[in-house]
Amino acid sequence: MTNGGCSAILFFCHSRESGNPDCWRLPAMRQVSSILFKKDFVMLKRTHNCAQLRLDDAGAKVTLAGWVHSYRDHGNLVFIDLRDREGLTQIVFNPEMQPDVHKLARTARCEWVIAAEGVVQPRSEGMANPKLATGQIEIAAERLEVLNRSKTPPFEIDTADKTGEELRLINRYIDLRRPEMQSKLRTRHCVTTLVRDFFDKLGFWEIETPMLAKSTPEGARDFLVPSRLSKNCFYALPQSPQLFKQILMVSGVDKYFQIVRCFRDEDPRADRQAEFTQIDVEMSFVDSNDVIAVHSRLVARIWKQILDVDVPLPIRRMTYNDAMNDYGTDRPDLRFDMKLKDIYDLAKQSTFKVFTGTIDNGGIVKGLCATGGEKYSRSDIEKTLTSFAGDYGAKGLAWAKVKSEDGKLSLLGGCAKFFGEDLQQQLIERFNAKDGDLLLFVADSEEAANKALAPLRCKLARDLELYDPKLFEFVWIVDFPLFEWSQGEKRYDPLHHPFTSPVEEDLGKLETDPGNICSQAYDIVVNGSEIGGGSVRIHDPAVQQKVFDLLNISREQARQRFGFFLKALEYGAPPHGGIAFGLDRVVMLLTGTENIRDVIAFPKTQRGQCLLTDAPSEVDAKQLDELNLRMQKHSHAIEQETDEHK
RNA sequence: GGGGCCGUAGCUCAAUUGGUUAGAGCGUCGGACUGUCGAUCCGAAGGUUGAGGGUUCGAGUCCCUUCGGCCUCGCCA
Repeated sequence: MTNGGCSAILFFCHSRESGNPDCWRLPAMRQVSSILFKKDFVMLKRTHNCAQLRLDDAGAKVTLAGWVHSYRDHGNLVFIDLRDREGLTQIVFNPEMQPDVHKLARTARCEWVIAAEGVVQPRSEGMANPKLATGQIEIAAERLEVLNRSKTPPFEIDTADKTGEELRLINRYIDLRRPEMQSKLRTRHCVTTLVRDFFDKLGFWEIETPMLAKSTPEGARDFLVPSRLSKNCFYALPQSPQLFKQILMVSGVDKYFQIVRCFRDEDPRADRQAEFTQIDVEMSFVDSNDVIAVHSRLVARIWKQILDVDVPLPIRRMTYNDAMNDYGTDRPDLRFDMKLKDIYDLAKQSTFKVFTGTIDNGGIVKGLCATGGEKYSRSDIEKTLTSFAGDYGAKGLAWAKVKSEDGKLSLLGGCAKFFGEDLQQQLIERFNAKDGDLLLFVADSEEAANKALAPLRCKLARDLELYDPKLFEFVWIVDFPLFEWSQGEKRYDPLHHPFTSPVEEDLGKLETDPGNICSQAYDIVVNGSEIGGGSVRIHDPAVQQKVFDLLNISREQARQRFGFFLKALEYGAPPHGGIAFGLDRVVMLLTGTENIRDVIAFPKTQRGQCLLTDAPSEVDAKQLDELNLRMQKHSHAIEQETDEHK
């Protein structure tokens, strides 16, 4: 069938079925189409993309296909900027050359899909467009084919960066046409391709692990999938392939990787989706240095190839304790200094009851020196900054400004009056404070003080522009504790996960001093964002059993949940370790976006909905029946029902 | 589960202490135009102010409920 006939049929169906007035508004188009459809057009085959042609191509006959990005109709000349994923090329339609083609071009509208054949011609003096890679040339159209028309898009492609995200998600196919979004999709593709190549060259095998997996109630909430064949039983979607990849090591796979979807049914955030992708890796016969070395190279390769940024190797390391003491977090942003300082000893001597009272109750006083923080007014500090710290649990924020008087630094305002001359000088010295700085303190438990000061430090640095936002500062955080004591649950919790190995010299402490065991875990952090983490695993079933004991997982529970895994360890498990990177976060950093939805083609909202497809949705009673499931009445409905009974 | 911000034309926004017929730019549609590239010029259409209720002579504006989006605390081994 000729394309003309095909287009005509599509046109007809479209108009009839939609009933939308938009479809009936184009008498000119119909008239012209019917003329052209009489000609026996075959579909024009694309010869180049829309970013390819240059002055050197002048004189060539080419065919381009794509979307009408914009059109400029001068009555005589018509210009169409044709867009595909590679770029834009201007096509010019001249009525003196091909009257019919020109006439058809006048009917084209934004986002129509067209193919045009013509001759590449240089643009004459002063008419080149320096904003376009192809701006030196244009296509003088000789043939034009409308491959498909488009309704007026719900938002303009050019200004979509200002359009509400909700609308962009509903019409994701339009949104993804935008060059910004295509560039992010491309970057993501480049990263995954590079990762596969990197691991392949090193002898890693990519192996898929099940999506329908066993639920393990530890950690995040599982997404559950009811089983039809096993009534009343459920699969869980994997939170990570952790145990499978370890079992692959027992299987002798030696080096495994996978770019794998993971699921955690927790509330999303700007940098978190319930469904996300990991670069998952496991290696046999390695120690933590081996894993760190390989993945330092991977990270350096990615940053070099995608951004042309050199990551100097080796990437520096920092112990967990140093990170917590100096930055209040295990994922410090090292683009700026501004370390936190404990001022317990000085605060104790002050006359400030908030400080001395906290210390008497076993707390600490910790603070930081905001370089150039004098630009914050008293009200900024006591309202904005204090409420910011309050969001992270701080009960208050004490402050003092650093001022130079007669060449001598002293503290002014806020809590300065509670510190004598000598104490003030010691404070200034401890923070190495300068004229115009602002000291901020939190008095609380060490944990609470860190929790508030760490985000405050980042906010201040951002506000005060203390770093180059284009910079990347990588760091490996090492020497994590194996456990942390959970006050609420009155038991030890694994800081990483329960399969992380202690350092060998601390094995004895499993019996005597579990709180002070150092693990063989490592996290890689960039600019305050944790992009990956892993550990050397326990490969001795006896040690693994001991860890379960300490985590208050009974033998019976351990057998039920992890029995298959403990059994595997008994059949010759090699020493092994691995890591997982958050692909989404890596791509966020590479593309400079703060929004994880921007690096996922079809993301979900904060309520876990896909606005494009409207998932999740209700299902048929029959489907539930087959799964042996019944809906519970919503509390809402129950209340209403009771009301009606009254 | 808690806190905050937001919802007005297809899009982005405006609308004085609650006061006439809810405006503008872009887009759309029609017309004009020989080189534009955010084309230009002329004209037109386009609104259940997210939804529901209340207060009031009068509600986009105030109150309550609800729906949706974003940010965030908790949560995320």
